[in-house]
Amino acid sequence: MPEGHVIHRLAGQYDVAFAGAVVSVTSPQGRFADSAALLNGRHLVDTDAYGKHLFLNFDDDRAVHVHLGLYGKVTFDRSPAPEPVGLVRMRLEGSGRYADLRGPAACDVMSHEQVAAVVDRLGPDPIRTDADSELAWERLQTSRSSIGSVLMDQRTFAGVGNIYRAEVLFRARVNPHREARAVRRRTFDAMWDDLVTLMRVGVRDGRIDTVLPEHEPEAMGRAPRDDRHGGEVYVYRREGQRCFVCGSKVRLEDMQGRTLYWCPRCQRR
DNA sequence: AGGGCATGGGCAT
DNA sequence: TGCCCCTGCCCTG
Repeated sequence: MPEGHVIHRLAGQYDVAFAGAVVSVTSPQGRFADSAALLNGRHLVDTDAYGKHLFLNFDDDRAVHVHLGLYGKVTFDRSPAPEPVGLVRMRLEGSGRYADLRGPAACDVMSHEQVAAVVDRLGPDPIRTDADSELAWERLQTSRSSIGSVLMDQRTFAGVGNIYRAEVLFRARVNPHREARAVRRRTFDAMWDDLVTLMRVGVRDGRIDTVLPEHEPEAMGRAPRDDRHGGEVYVYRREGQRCFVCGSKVRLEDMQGRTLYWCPRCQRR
């Protein structure tokens, strides 16, 4: 489930497990072998998360930059680490624990200057306390795209993915096709505040929950769902099912190559 | 066994 | 706007 909340959670887990420790770094799969050899036995100082990018900061101006993409996963467990199962790109081990990274879109070593360049390309991240939402608002003003597209643009909202995009639009009752620059300030503020709340809850719980108490399964006489992404949501992957609020059928469509879910009645133009 | 699909994004065109 | 990459799971046959 790699939207921003997962990355921030991982940063915390890597930090708890390894910060301040000397760690062994290996690449059982081999694709990160040269870099692993470079870092092996060094000190992991701390970690950072910005949008969907994770940084493991080692001493001597070296950081591991990880982007999970669609499939990347990390598992943590106590040492001793067993023989790697599947394709493990990077294994860290130290302080009685190990962490295996599988399937990332990116895993490479960077200088802090290179890290800064990556971060510079990102918009404000609602999970970070140093985020400046004004920068996202300014981007909306100069955009020619729909609000549905802009919410997925990492230069505008870092860390927002397809689930938070769909859910925050639904909760604000905003039609995904509305021009981004036509969104009112009050509506933008409400969506930003909602992202801050929802994504931080996501970091805390390790899942995405967006449904208000009055619409929860128990309140509605429905059975709780157990979907692949873990949480309870209004529209994401609920195409063809009834909207919890108005009873209309949730719609699915392709928006610039990504699947968009929305309620045509609650989110009228 | 094999195809399609997924919470993402970089690159060529 | 497509095409491609990362991997695993679920569906079909």
